[in-house]
Amino acid sequence: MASLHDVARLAGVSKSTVSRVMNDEYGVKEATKVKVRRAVEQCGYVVNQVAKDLKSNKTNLIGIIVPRVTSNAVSQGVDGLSRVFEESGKQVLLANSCQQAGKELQYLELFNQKRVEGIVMFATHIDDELVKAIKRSGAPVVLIGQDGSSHNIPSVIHDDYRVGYCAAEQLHQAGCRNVGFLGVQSDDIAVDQMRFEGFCKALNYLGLPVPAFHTQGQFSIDSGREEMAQLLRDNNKPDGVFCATDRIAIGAIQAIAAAGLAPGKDIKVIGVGNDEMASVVSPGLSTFDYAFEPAGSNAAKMLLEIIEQGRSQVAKLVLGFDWVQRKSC
Amino acid sequence: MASLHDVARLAGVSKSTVSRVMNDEYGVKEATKVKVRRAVEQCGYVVNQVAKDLKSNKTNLIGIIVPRVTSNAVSQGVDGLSRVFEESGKQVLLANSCQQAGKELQYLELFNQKRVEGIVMFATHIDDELVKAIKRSGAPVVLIGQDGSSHNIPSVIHDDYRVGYCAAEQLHQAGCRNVGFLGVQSDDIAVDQMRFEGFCKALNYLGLPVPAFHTQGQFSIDSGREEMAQLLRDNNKPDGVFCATDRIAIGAIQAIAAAGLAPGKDIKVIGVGNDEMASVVSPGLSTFDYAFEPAGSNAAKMLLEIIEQGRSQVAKLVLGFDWVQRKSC
DNA sequence: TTGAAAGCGGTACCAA
DNA sequence: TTGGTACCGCTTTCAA
Repeated sequence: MASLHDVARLAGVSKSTVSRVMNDEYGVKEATKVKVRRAVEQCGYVVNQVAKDLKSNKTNLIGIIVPRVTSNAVSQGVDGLSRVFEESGKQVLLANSCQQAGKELQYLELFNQKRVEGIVMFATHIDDELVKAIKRSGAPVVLIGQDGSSHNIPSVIHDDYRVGYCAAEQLHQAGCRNVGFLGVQSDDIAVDQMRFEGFCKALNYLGLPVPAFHTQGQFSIDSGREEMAQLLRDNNKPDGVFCATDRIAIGAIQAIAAAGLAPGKDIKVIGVGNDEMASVVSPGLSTFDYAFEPAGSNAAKMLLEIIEQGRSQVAKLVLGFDWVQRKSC
Repeated sequence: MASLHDVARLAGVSKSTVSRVMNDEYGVKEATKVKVRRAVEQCGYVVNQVAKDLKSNKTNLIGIIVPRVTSNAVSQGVDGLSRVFEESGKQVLLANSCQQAGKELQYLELFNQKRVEGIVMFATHIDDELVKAIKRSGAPVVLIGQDGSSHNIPSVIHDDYRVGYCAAEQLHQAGCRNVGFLGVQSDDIAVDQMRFEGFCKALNYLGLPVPAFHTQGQFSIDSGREEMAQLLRDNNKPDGVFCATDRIAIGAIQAIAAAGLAPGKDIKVIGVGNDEMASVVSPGLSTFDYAFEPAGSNAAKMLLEIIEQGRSQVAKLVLGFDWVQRKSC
């Protein structure tokens, strides 16, 4: 591939002159410009950004780490992120950890070697190792989905505690008196712990008994269906179920219907996220609309501020949600 | 940020020696290694991959261009791509054109400046400008979703013609005699043209009349619903509808139900893709299961082959599909 | 208006 | 076993 040097030789000028022409710098004779441009055309010269990056010590690169792309939260978040970054002329390096723990740490390291200017991480959990790796990172890190602000890591999260609280209120208002929670693995603070805590708090406040159950499944329809079916088999018959995600809730609805009961009548169901599927399932799933795309764009803005100003005004951004009432509750 | 030079000074050795230690090269005294490692630790040295890339003239970078991430085809495809690339030690630069035509061309150029080793592009259409830009690209390009093989661009596509053909057969077999197609904009060869052509071909072969309609909407539930509602209002009452995508089909089902008709009985509906929503909607949507994730992983493998061998054995990979029968047809 | 040369942070060859 | 040096492709003084 042709370099500045090749172009210079072809045009019969020096590298410096070619560089000046390429960068539209002031002070090059028109005739020289023409010669250079012709030479560029002739050998199909494309500027080598790697060399420029090295020289300028600036890459315009942002690293993004995701557990997978096929999830509403992630894909909408990435759309939000990439829009903002590309508006500011940043390019995006994407790393997919495929949910393998430890991979994130490797990518953090790789990104630093590539001299990214900042990193956005969709976190599924936080542990000491991860916190240490983030502290060690030369490039600033912003977290999406889990709260790292107590470790002084800027984070964009959803109001998971309050969503749990509201879910309990909605179930109570719908007449439920015996409710439970279909959660996920307990090291997911945001999706399992916070939502459950808020849920329990509200129940307590409303004078309802503690949750009849708190299962720990996967993030899938199948998992929700199995968990719910198992509960019904165990004759643990609630009149309301709060599910950590919409997918789980849809599985629950299927299991309830399969057991000959009426979801939304015999057993109320509430999810979280407002996945497009929630509007399509029958009965329509009552859920909380989460701002996934804004989570991405806000995280991007925070990161840009940190990169440009050295620090961010906001240490933690908590996004609200909206109650979306349908037939399931 | 510390460089080799800093480490060398701190350890009291030369840059060459530090480089040797960092790369585990043979022939460094143990004591020296220890000194160097301590110095590395002390100043938190992280290798500068930009400099390495420049020197070695190799970036291990792959560019990916998508119209958006929030789509089943894209998000699953990206998951497939990134898995394969990361197994081969490649990193992924992601560019989101946000469906703005022309953006793809810019990214093609940017990627070449960044010296990516190859590019995967999720194409929504193909025109001369795009073909020219791809030809001009120094890095090899593989297309996903549209057939560029007639321009000698390696492509991974789905069997869109045959899916249209099969859809007609299924509708015919279900007893339909007056059918139509809910498509998308006509410059989308794969999703609109090919599927429609196959559809027409089969109708002709089966001795059915030509399609009663061929609308051109968007890739969304809302669009499908509106198109279908309009058709019903126009008293254009078919007994079967083939939809270019599952989302459109779900919209159609909603419109049919809203008109007081029974989707799957009065009017059969078929989609394409096997979106998770298809299993959730009521009645269940009969559709064709498309291999989106394999599209990504196969495109990645093709690109790697081109990068490593200089050329690919396969010029075009056509992925099959499976009929998924549910209640809507 | 143009060119020569140094330097960004590495690697690799040759000499010591 | 180690150090000196040239070079990857570009930018940026400084001098001509």
